[in-house]
Amino acid sequence: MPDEKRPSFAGNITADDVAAEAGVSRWTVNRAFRKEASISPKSLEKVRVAAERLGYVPDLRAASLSSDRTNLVALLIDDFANPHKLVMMERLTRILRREGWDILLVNTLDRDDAGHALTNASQRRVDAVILIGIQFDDDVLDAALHARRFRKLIIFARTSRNPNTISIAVDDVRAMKEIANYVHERGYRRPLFLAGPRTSSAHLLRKETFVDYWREHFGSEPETVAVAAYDPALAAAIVEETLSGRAVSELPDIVVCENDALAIGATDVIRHKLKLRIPEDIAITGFDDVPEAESANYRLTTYRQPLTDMAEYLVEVLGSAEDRDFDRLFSGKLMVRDSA
Amino acid sequence: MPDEKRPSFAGNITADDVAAEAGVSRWTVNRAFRKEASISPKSLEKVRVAAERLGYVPDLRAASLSSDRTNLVALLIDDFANPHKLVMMERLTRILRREGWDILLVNTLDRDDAGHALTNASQRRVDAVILIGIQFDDDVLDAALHARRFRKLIIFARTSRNPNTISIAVDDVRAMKEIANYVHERGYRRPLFLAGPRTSSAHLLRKETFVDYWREHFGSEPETVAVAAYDPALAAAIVEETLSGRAVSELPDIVVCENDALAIGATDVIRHKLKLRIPEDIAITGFDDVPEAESANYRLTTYRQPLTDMAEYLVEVLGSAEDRDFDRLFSGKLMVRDSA
DNA sequence: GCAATTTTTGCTCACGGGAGCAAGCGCGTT
DNA sequence: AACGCGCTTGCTCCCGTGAGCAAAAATTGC
Repeated sequence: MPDEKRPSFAGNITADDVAAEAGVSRWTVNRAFRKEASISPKSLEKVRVAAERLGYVPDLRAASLSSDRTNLVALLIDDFANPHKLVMMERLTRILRREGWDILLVNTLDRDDAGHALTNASQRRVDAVILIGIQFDDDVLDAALHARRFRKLIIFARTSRNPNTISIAVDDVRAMKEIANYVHERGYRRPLFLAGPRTSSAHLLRKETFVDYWREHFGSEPETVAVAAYDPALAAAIVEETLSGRAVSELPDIVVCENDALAIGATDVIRHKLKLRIPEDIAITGFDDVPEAESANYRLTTYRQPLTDMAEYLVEVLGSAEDRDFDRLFSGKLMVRDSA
Repeated sequence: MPDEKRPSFAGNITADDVAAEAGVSRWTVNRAFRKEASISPKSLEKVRVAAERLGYVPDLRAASLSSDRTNLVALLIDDFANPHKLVMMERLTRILRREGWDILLVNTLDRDDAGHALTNASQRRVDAVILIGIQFDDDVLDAALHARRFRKLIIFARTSRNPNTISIAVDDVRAMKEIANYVHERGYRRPLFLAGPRTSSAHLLRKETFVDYWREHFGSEPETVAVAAYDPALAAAIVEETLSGRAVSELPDIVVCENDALAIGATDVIRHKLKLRIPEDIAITGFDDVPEAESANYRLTTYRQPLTDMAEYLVEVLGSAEDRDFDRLFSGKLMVRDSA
């Protein structure tokens, strides 16, 4: 039993224990685990050996209590039906962790729940809150900001007009103009715009931009339909309901989708329910460039958000102590594939 | 300026401030936020009003420091290319949060990183660690258990032979026997088993079960191929490499996939590269029942894991103070659709 | 070799709340 | 009116670390 002298649950090993083992003071032990602290090489080594033997790691709760920094950010998410969420989470968690940030993940069930989620995060004293959901409207944001519980409230991959909020997003207007222009130049003339749910804050300007473009260039209003969530299954149901039974001449020649989740649902229904070909009968465009978009099945023409750049800017913002306007728009890239 | 008397960042409002405002002692304020504490209705009301005015919420870091419970669990994940991960995360986060657990999300980059991820979690003094990744082999688990830093180490949706670990998973043997039996009875005779990466711990017994079944019933070894990750794109590449150029008589009549991620990749490549029909030319089965499996595009015959039941059992385990064997296997349901 | 620095170390106090104890209070009983 | 009981309340001590200061030790210059 080589482990006999070790306690059965090492969670309660403290710096004092290590100090006794190493023959130094408790504060020297703490310093050994703080990189900016000054400590002699041989104390450091003694502490390391003792800590290793006892299985000690510093308690970040206590550290944050006195330093007033938790190195923890809350990530509030909803809209789990959208496959792009998985990509965003992967990118954010990877880059945040690389830079030393831990993540508190909160699944925000609905609009009412958002307030609770924010309270929850504030009880953990997170250094910042990142919203990548859709159910955060102005009421919720105002409530959070009114309570002044967060140093930084960051809206990721979505713009916000709220001045106390930091928005890191792709330039929707520019991106959608590029898509609209592509659609135009490829000769499509009867577009259907498939939009997602409308939220009062955290706007996407995609639909407005596309409609404006079309009106400006053709003097006509394109048809638009809204889906209640970014869910391929819901999108499929709405598209089927909208298009089935129409004469060929009444069908759109392209479905411009607010994002890939909708585009995937639209593709499936057009192929398998309406029995039409893509892009020959109806073309499709998306937005986000989720992994599925590149698959042999979808070959979706879409717009890639520079998620890595955005996430890296995010950690830069998190690390900054200044109090300036951090809002920033990024440009992505139109990925032309076979669907349009 | 109605807010003038409020500080600009309310994170530092403490129970003392509320106590002064409410005219009670600090401990009465704390009690007002602890449900099992005894406090008179009128003190409670005074405290609530004062707390509301100041924007106070208790600091869980401090609370956990003295109570020795964080109400925080770490969720270690990798394998983000697998769409099933999104479903699991949604289910776990929703149910854990409903029961009062917060979640520390850690993206485990690779095998070497798993150790760091565990250390990280232990520094936050999480009450438990949940692994839903694939890159946790016995070395990593042994290291974590050896350090004895966690009260509970739970492997979710995957079995483990490690006795110090709690495994909450679907009964792979039973499930795969059901699939194999279905494949058999539907008359398929030339199966190709598409397997995922082999890990030393956190085993799936799917491939072994299928191979055993086939050997037992037909005396022959079915063909098997392994993919390095549960990634549809990788699966597509491997299937294409394996099957392209084969004579029709040499093609499998069904591809039995270890999970839906692989099945999706296989479907795409069979349809769009090999130009074959599903299920007429080659049938397909999956495992997990991801949302895509139900779409008009895939109509995938697959096995649904009872994720909600599993997650609810998980919170039961988390809440239990006993020290017994919590391992449990669940049974799911074969979802017969059009792909096989 | 000695004084002047510089680095290292130990210490006090603080972070914000929980456990548990003892005093205070209200109230019914004798 | 005195007593006993139970609920509230305030208090001391403690959780495990960081900031910042003063003492101690190591290093430098001459």
